[in-house]
Amino acid sequence: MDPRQGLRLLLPDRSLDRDGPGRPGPGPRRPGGHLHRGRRAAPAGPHQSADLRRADADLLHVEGHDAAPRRCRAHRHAVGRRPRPARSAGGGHHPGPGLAGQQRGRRRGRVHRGRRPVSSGTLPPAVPTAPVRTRFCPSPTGTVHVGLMRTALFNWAHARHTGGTFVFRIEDTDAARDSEESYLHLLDCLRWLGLDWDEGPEVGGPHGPYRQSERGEVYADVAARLLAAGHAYESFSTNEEVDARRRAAGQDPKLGYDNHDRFLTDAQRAAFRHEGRTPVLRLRMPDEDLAWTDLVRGDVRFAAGAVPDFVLVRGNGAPLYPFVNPVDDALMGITDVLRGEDLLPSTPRQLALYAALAEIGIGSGAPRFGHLPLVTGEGTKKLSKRDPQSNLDVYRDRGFLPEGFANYLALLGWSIAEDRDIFAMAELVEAFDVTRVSANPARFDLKKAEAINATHLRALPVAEFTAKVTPYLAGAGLVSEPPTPEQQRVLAAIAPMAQERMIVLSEAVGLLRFLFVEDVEIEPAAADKQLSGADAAEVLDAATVALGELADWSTPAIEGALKSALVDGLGRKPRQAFGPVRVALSGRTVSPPLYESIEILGRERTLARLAAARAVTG
RNA sequence: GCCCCCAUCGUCUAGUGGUCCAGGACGCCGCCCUUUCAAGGCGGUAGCACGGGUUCGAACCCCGUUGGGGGUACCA
Repeated sequence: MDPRQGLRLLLPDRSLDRDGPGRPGPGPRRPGGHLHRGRRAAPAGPHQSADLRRADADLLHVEGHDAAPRRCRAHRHAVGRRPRPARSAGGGHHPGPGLAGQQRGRRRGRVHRGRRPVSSGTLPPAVPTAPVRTRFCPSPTGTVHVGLMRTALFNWAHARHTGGTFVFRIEDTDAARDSEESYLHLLDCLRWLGLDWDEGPEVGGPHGPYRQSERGEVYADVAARLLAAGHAYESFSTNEEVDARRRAAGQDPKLGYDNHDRFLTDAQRAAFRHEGRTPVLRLRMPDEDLAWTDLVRGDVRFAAGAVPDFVLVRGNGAPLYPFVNPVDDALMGITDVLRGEDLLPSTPRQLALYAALAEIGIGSGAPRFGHLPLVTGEGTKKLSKRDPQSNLDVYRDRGFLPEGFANYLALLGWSIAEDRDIFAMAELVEAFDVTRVSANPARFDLKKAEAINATHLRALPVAEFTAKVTPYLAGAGLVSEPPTPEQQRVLAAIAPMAQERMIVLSEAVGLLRFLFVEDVEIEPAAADKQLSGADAAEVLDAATVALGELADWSTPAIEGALKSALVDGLGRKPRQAFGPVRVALSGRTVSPPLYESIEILGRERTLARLAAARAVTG
């Protein structure tokens, strides 16, 4: 391993210089990383001694718990977190290597003191190394869930913050539900949010392919080796049989599979086959507690025997998620798994699998886990994929800014500081610390998301705002693409005023339509409110006269003329004076500032609309 | 049922034994500004689930209760 690698980690994270908001660059490249990767390279040829592997694993897990620049903070956590001893009894241990400190009952993982020394003569000094490798591994089924993107964002931020690597992998093992369209959409969404990946689809990398549908041989090979090594076994029981056995034993059938087929004889297996049965492959769960120190939850423990042997491969040979996910993580050298809390109960199974894999020479044991809080909807329940509010497209289409939406997403379980919640992607990267992620479920609050986005929208340079708004106007047929010089002029004039009264980009269509059409359509409600009655007619007539005579068509002159005609001349309160005019010109009760709008609109259209509105008043 | 996770304003959170009669943000309410709507400024409303314990001292540590949630597939 390259000693410079350790040095690198002591230096400030350079990625910030390059990763401006919204345009993050590729992750930092470390010369040492390749070396490291190379040694743990797939497909798991046991071309290194078990000792070396084990030592490597220790290094990964003991030293990898933190990167040097964050030592102080991590230390603070280590001392400060409330101790939380495991709930269940039993002295079991972690199946994989790297459990130093696990029994110490620290909350928030990071245990640095009292680490056991790395005792290997063949490895470099014990400088914190093992660069973080996180991954995002969605399955391309249907819409993209905002909670899913929060998970992606946190994995990305964790990798970027630590100068690690962000891997993108597609878990398309369910042919019935996956689609190419969803796959492409996923890539698009990730890019839209500003999350770039260092390895994965369309980017490549040393551990490819990154789509599980293309990795069938890998899984078949691993499954065969697990079977040969005795970690997995063929199971012929049907659900009905398991059920019946549970009932016969006076147990709740909901307990699930009973490990009945663990020790079938060759003859029994042959007999089942003869019946025409095809076996599933199950992992033999260890007879020990399964525990880990969760990056966001502290110690979590499942009692031995609580988790039955689970299915790795279907009867038809198709590998299942609980199998392929850890296999790929191991093969791809993933060090940190940040995922939703809904997956927490499956962690013991994964732990057992990682251990079995390590024993047959694949990977180096379990990664660190951090289980992120669930994102809930209106009530207290997990935001359903069926709920329209969960669909990222809804927010994209409405014209949320990527940086605004990412900002809000980051707030779902994390906070940057005590008195601040507006920040850019680069600031998120700089400050993100996964151990400071909250364990509480987080409600998706549209109002707050909008408020955050509005702040980002207002902060945009006007030119950028204009450029972002233009496609929405073009999409509504209000301007051509690109806008004509005249449209450009109008846009430039109105943009600053539009910018500060919008929440999302799509609102520009309704707000600015009146400036880009010949005749305005007056909203019925607006007409009811402002154009009914003789008063409105009087106001419109006076405005028509005042503006018709106006020599200098400028905002100040328009203001002067209107005020003297309506407020002074008619004695109207400003509210009553300008309401009908506003509706006549914009068709709505809400518009950009009136005088400026009139100037932009021009004399001809202004007078025509006053006349049209006058006709409506009757 | 069983296993696991969680518990501070309506919502998201800060809080790591004294500096907290608990801070920020969104929302809501009021005022100012004002040609509408916003924006902006100022102010206000509202919370440590409960019971024990440890301690000189508990939002914070421990135990329990209650409540909420997740999981419990040959889905992912």
